[in-house]
Amino acid sequence: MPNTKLPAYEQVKAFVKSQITKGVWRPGDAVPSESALQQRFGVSRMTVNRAVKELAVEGLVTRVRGSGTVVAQLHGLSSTLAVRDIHEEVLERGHTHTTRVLTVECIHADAAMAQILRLPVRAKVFHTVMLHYEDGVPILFEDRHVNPQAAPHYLDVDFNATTPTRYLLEHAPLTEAGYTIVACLPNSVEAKWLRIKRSEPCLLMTRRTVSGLNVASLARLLYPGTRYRFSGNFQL
Amino acid sequence: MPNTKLPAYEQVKAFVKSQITKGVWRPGDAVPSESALQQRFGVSRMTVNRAVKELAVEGLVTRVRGSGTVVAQLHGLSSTLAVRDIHEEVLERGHTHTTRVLTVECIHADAAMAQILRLPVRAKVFHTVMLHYEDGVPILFEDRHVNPQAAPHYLDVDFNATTPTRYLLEHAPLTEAGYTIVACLPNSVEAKWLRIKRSEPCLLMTRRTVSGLNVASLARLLYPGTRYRFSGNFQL
DNA sequence: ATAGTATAGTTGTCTATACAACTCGTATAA
DNA sequence: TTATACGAGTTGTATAGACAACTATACTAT
Repeated sequence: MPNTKLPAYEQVKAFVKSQITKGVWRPGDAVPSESALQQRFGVSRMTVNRAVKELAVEGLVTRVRGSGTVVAQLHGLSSTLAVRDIHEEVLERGHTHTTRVLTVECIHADAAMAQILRLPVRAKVFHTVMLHYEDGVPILFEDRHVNPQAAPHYLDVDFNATTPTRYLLEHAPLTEAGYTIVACLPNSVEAKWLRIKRSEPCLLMTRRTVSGLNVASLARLLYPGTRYRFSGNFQL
Repeated sequence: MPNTKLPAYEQVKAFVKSQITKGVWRPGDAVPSESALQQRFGVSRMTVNRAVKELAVEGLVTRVRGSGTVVAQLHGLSSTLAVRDIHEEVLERGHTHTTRVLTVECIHADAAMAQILRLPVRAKVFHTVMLHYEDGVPILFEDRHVNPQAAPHYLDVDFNATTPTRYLLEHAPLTEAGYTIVACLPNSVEAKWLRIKRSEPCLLMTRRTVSGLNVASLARLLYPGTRYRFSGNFQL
């Protein structure tokens, strides 16, 4: 029991939300104005304003100054896809997480990599390749390029003690990130390390992180299709 | 230029945010109390409260009543993956969207489907299979089961005029949804309709939508890996 | 030393009021 | 008919004040 005594603004939110989810107010319908709700619940306008404003943030209603509030068109719904440190993720499943570092080096950027990291061509770039295991089974082939300006001591890190994702999150304050997910087949090297056939489809997530003015890193994360899935859900 | 005159609460937000993204205040550090920020900016406490509260909603800070506000641990970051009607999506790219309906039928649910849709075994279930084309090229094989209780007239819909996703969003108020994304290979039927080889990897999104007390539909959406990708980004 | 008690500081909620900014329909003037 | 002006209604922002709920610390009595 939630204390049986919700704050006033939560009661207003719950009322509006129920009218929408029950289908009484349909997309495009007008929601009562703040002054109407104020009288109905006997609370101040600021309280009603808070309630409806939060519903707008959640995407349930659309507000237009001067015009009014309407139930939002649910033409799309967005769900959250968590982008997390694989170490914590595996531990949460109650399994053990181990890694195997394949490559730690400093290379010169080719044209494509230089452009992505916003560096001059042939600039120095850190490069690591490693495998992640869940209970001894390989689940992720990680190929990562890191901008030295964003994490100068990246190559000194002991990747048996911490993951690249975690180290970068802690040492390069994150300001922006983007990713794409595609389906593909592994090349022979990747297939060998992941212990799968070359014909087994994989999920490839390419993730780019930005820290301040620097593009901090570009990660290529390859997951065997049979051992990994992305999932998410949406409520309300 | 954003009018050069931001609201007061936005200025407070911008200040706190910049201290965090610049790394001046690091995760775990205390953020000045509301009264301190109030004096620094010469605004009322409610205004500061709004600013910091919104930052808490955005996940940048953590607030504890009685104790104070600290910079949040950015142990993970979540991005939004848009789940949208494919018709609008294709149009937004400036392309044409067409469909081809392969199957429209009413069947009896087997044990697995009955459990997913929370119906008795052998209950009637609507079943549609269709292809979506972008500029004439097949990009999506859609296999969908619909709960008749949630959308009794689903079989009467003209799917050349509207998509199943749109129809269901409009006729079964959405309260919950979940999805998973995996990589897989198409079977022979799917490969034929999508005009791809059986060895070409695909993205398979399985989406389940809930409307009120009913599980409204279970969709199996198969995208050719070379013609489709999921992407998203995160800022701040 | 330990347990309980006061106290200062912090965030959460709520009120009553005010003005600004905007929309939209209606009335008025050209 | 067309354009302009006005006004009622709505949301956005901001203030000053108040009390409640909670935390952490210092102090006190046992």
